[in-house]
Amino acid sequence: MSCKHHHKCEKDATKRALDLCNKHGHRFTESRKQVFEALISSHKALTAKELMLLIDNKQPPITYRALEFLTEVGLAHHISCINAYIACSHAHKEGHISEFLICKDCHDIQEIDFSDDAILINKSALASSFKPIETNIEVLGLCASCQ
Amino acid sequence: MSCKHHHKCEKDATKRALDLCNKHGHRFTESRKQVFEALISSHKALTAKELMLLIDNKQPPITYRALEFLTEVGLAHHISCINAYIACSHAHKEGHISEFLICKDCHDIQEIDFSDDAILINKSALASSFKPIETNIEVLGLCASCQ
DNA sequence: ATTGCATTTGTTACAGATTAACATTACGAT
DNA sequence: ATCGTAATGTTAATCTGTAACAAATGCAAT
Repeated sequence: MSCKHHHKCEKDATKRALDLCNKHGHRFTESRKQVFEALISSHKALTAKELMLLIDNKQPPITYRALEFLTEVGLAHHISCINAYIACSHAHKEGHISEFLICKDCHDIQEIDFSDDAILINKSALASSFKPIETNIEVLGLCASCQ
Repeated sequence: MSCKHHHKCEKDATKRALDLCNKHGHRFTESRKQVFEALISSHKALTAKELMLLIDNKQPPITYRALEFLTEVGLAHHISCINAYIACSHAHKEGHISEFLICKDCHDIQEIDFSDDAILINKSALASSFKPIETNIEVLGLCASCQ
């Protein structure tokens, strides 16, 4: 089920990343690639600090800039309840909403498509003329192996 | 609809806070009271820094400890996508899930009960034997008056 | 090729957010 | 009264994130 340790999916993801960047008219530069691949191959959420150690980067702006970029083009997600980042290896349609199951111990993440049920999330918003920009569903808990 | 600027609801909330603390065997001490009342009367989400200014507190641990406490006993919620806190003025049943509509400009918050739809949030979790501890649904956007 | 422009990076230093650690005090139950 | 726990006071450290600006890179149009 999971694609852990499958090098193939990492390679596909990198290919996809390249395409996405081109589409946005931006470059998939070395530092961005490093951060993205660190995220992809870790198969879990990493904090900025963990990333800096992994790519041996002592200058915070490099990592933070890469993360900002990856998040903007949709190659990574920010998991705010643990302040960490996770690679996104699949395309999202417009109006897509994800649900994240986040293991608070090992930071393993499952990303689940919630789009079909999004109407429930937004019904109250619409009723009060609130205009949603970004929806985050984060479920913090324990994964099967950490229980 | 809203209870903005209604002193009554603040007083009720404080009363409720006292009861809740007693139930947990803890005290509703001065610093906790200060932080809680600052949150209640602001009617929006406040960052730790904003709170420190409001209660004129130059020593971070005091505010952070109060916030941790209030969050634990259910008197406040942490809104992680803007890293701010909001008072919770109503009781939550076991297994309760809230949805927060968060104005990214004024930090006004609407808390909406999502419990009835919670089954949708958890169905995927159950399927993968993930054990949820805390569920956050945060919808960042613009409130009616900030649009 | 060379110029010109936007993007990206390198680097330093700073600012903001949160917690560790430990001494001290206050409270409540016996 | 005293004992144990809960809560506070205080200092300082650590963690997190960003401002600012100079340098370099890549791309496009001439």
